[in-house]
Amino acid sequence: MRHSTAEWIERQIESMLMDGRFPASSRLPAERALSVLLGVSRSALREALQRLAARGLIQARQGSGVYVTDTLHGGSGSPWHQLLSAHAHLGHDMLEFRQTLEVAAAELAAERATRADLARIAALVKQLEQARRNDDEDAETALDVDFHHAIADAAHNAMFSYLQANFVAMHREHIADNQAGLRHGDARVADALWRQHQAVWQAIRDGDAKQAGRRMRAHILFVRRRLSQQGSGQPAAPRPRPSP
Amino acid sequence: MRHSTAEWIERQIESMLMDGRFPASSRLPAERALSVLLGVSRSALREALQRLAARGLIQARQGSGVYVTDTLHGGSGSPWHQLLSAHAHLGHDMLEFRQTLEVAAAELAAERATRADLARIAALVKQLEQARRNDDEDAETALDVDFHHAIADAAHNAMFSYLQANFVAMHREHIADNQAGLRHGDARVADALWRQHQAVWQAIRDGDAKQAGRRMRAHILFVRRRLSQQGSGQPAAPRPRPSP
DNA sequence: GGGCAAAATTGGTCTGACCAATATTTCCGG
DNA sequence: CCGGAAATATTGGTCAGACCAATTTTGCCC
Repeated sequence: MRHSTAEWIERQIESMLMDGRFPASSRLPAERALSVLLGVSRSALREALQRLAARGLIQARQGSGVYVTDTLHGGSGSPWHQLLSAHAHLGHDMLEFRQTLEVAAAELAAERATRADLARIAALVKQLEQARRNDDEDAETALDVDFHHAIADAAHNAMFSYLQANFVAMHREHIADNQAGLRHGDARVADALWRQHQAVWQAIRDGDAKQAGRRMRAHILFVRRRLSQQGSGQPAAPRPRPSP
Repeated sequence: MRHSTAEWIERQIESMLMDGRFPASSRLPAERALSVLLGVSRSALREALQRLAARGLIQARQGSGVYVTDTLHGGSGSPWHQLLSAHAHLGHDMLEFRQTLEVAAAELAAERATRADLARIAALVKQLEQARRNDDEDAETALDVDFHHAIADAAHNAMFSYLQANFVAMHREHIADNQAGLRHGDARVADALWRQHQAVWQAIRDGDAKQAGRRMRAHILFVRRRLSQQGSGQPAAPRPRPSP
């Protein structure tokens, strides 16, 4: 089956987007110029641009030009990127949602972890301890991610694993982009985080779901407070409650 | 920001696709006819069709016509549908995830509901009561959705509202597609659901977060068991737990 | 240097002509 | 009457040009 001219143009432009000539937010040449450059009619070019726009790769502004979105370069083709970018200004709400996720995962992990799960988490805790001893902040951060990931997997619920791998990990990156690391060279903070991880681990190992949930909640609250102190975004919005 | 004509047309056609007039594999009216029908130029119509084609909803064949793919009716037109279909075989895990969401939302709603939130939920509960009295199953189902939605909004967390509106609602539709309604003409089930809704509402009204969470958990568990009895999918997977 | 109006540039829509591919109808022969 | 081929009609695909709406740039004046 032969592809149409519009599809061919789509691919040409896509190549242009991918080879670095047009980074996110940059402006493509004008339609009239582009149609001459590619040797096609402006109509066919417009049709191709509509295709690219429908896929979120570009955005046209009348009187101004056609701009490259951050979709291709930022990978926001996935629903989680879209969700994240749509709510990036709601730092507190997202942290609260993450708390719900991670607390539930810890409770379920305490109930359901297999021997293999427990061995995996134990190994990570051991490595976290070693990294703490070495005051190796980068390793701690990476192992921190792995630790939470292992817990989500130990919950034996595909949704939690999926959300941890996609949403939570992405949100952590998003936060990291906007500030120094959580530990920020502060050994007291790093020590506190380590103790919290250990406490969560012990509750999971002991199969105590309530305790695991409580300790994970305390851990995430600590992180949330820590992030607030660092000015991670707007302060927590006042939470409404009427007098009964 | 005003939407372009092409985008407007896209939406019109999308509506046509969704309201059942054009099932998968059927042929849309010819471009010339459609442009007259919608009162637009053929160029603008073509641009809209290119958008729909780029999203996989339609496919044009020169000399033949424009055909509806199975993408929309298979539901994979939106990222959420993609996520849902990617996990549709994990019915139990998704229900468990939903439980986590809805329990957390109920707790937060109990803490945070404004007077307006409470009035909204109260009105819905009143309508639910009326629907129960009339044994109007369709109304009950619709109000059930609204009730849960109102609770998520009363949590005053944009993430919970968003997930309720997008993910949970879609999941309910997905389940509904595959089986008769939850109530299934069974007044005892409908009565039980009504009582559970009322219990959740009373805890929220009283500002009792723990009770709200507990009652919501009981409600969702009831629903999950009900769905399992109806053969909603694979039975709950055995959940691992090693001996310590 | 700042402000305002005019001109230029940009995307958006329309019209009509024509081309390429397919579907349908018509015609002819057995 | 049936089947096959040719002719015609219908369909999507592309082009060119005109004009409109929105934004940006330029030029002029104070």
